[in-house]
Amino acid sequence: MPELPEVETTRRGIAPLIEGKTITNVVVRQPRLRWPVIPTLNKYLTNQKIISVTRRAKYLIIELEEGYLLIHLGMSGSIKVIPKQKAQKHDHIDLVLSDNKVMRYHDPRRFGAFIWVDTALSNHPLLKDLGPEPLAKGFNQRYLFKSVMGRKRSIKQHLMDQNIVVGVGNIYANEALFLSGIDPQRIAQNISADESQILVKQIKQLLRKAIAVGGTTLRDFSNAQGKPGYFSQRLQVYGRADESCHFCGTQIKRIVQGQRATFFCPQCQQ
DNA sequence: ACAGTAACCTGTTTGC
DNA sequence: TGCAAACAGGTTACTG
Repeated sequence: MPELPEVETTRRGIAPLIEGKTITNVVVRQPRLRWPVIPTLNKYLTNQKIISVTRRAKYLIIELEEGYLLIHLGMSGSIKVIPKQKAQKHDHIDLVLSDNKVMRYHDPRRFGAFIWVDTALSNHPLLKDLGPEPLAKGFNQRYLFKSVMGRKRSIKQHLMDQNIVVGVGNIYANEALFLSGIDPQRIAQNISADESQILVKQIKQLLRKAIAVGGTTLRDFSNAQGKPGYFSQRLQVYGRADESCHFCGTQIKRIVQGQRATFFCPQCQQ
């Protein structure tokens, strides 16, 4: 569930609570995430001060005096900063801080990542091929229109490709295509210059609005204070198979593209 | 280079 | 009611 707005919500929640604090201990209860958490993590992090918390794509970047911690929430990850207390099920990693609070990483499905980086971040294999941030100037009509040229996969799969543009996952890809009036099954290379303009505009607007209300909560996403996001109340098509389109009343259709559920209005999206 | 698919893992929902 | 199957957010790695 964590797409860009959820990761940004998490970043904004934890940054003021951990920036400037020193890590006094690291507890790894379950190292088996997307990639194994290195056994020496405690040694590398302890006594280091947290300089900043930033975001690139869906990755959180915790900048330390020396090195970085690269965190991905995967499908089910969340982070809270809380007073020291007994760990619950799936609370895999704790960063114990100098104010005696704990930054706690929770991830039932363990598709997330907790990675130590001691080299230049921009060269990191997980970051180096990522496309532009959707809210940055570099993601514009010209860029998107160029990116679809010659591409034969569907426009929805194209938008979810993190090498094209980052942060757009299944939910927001579905929603952006609805708001743009574009059928998700359209071949990418057949998207016109005008449609590229509309898509860029809708993606930016959608993500801004979702961030403003704290992201989408589907099952158990919650921010640093444990509060849910409120964007799920505004979804137009995602998860609404067989319900009627909010705009024209036609039944929302559910299909599968690339093993992901796609929802769209066959009337509004052409 | 590109496109499609399987895999990683667990919890919840759906269907028989 | 019980149990099995289907399904869920993301990304990499492999295949053709």
